Amino acid sequence: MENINNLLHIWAENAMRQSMWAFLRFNQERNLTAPQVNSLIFIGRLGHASVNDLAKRWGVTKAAASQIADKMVDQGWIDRTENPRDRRSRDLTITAAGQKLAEEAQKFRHGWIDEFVKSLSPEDVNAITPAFEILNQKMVIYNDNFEKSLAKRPHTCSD
Amino acid sequence: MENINNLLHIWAENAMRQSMWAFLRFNQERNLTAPQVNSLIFIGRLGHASVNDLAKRWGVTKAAASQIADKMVDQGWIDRTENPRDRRSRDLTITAAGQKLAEEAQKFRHGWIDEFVKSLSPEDVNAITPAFEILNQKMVIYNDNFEKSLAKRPHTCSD
DNA sequence: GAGTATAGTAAAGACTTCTTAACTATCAAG
DNA sequence: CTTGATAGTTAAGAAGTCTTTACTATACTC
Repeated sequence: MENINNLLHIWAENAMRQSMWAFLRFNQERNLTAPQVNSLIFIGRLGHASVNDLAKRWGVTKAAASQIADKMVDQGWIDRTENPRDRRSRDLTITAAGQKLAEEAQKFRHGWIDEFVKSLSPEDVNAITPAFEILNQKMVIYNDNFEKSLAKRPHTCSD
Repeated sequence: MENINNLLHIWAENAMRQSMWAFLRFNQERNLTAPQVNSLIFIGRLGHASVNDLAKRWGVTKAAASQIADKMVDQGWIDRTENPRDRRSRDLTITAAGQKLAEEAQKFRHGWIDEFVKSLSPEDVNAITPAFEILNQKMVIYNDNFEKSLAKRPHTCSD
């Protein structure tokens, strides 16, 4: 029985190859860029975010984040409104069109899964399903902690 | 028992979020770009590739692929030699430095896995390990077929 | 209220990547 | 050997992202 770390690394490497390829292809076909799509999915997941949140998430300056937000507003994927609680801040929220695009992007990114599952036998599926029920449960927790630690972390950029 | 497709989509979404973040961070820290690192890993995996292979893989023109290769040669990650079997073609091979960088990139990309595994109980690990032994076996086959189909596929770019 | 920190924007410029178009060199087939 | 296809390069220019610098507006704190 092989080490679970190794197994997961191998799995992740192969899965990433598939998802990354699909991600690039999707962006290419729709004339999108990685920062735009990543930010859109980020905002969609959180519901709303500030320019500063974007900057922290991607490790860029606020100026860069502001410019990305510009593009996304121009294209109608997000709304930028004043935050009534702190009028220096902007509230970035996803539009219906943006939500649709984000969902399409994610579906496309992992479309290979549906193809891959076809190559599994019913016995394989039975053996694998419980494992992912456990994994996903733990993963959701892990991811939440990750997001929280990112949000708290001091901003390394000069601005 | 939930549908395996759903479970895998959820897993992939969360895993991708982690790996993508690490990927971007790694590139940022080393002053690398996504096309460069992706191409490097691609060449490292195949052992060698032509400019045309790169172009087909990323869906760009040969001119673009040639320019990416330029950068990588400049930085010492790949060698570009004439292919003796077809002297129009160039053989792109990874250097020792390039190999090292590619391995570091991949390790960094999936570094979250080692942290995540710590959050699993020994019982979890026992339940999960056999599933990934099956999955990886199938995944390697799936991936090989994917690469082959990409290599064969007619080039959609004008050049 | 004055001084300081924070949120965001704007402008200028560097850098990558991509495309198109024009070109060279080589191969393959009649 | 000529004709046409293929592999790759070069140059020019467009677009996106990023940084730095300078700025405005708002909030916090003493």
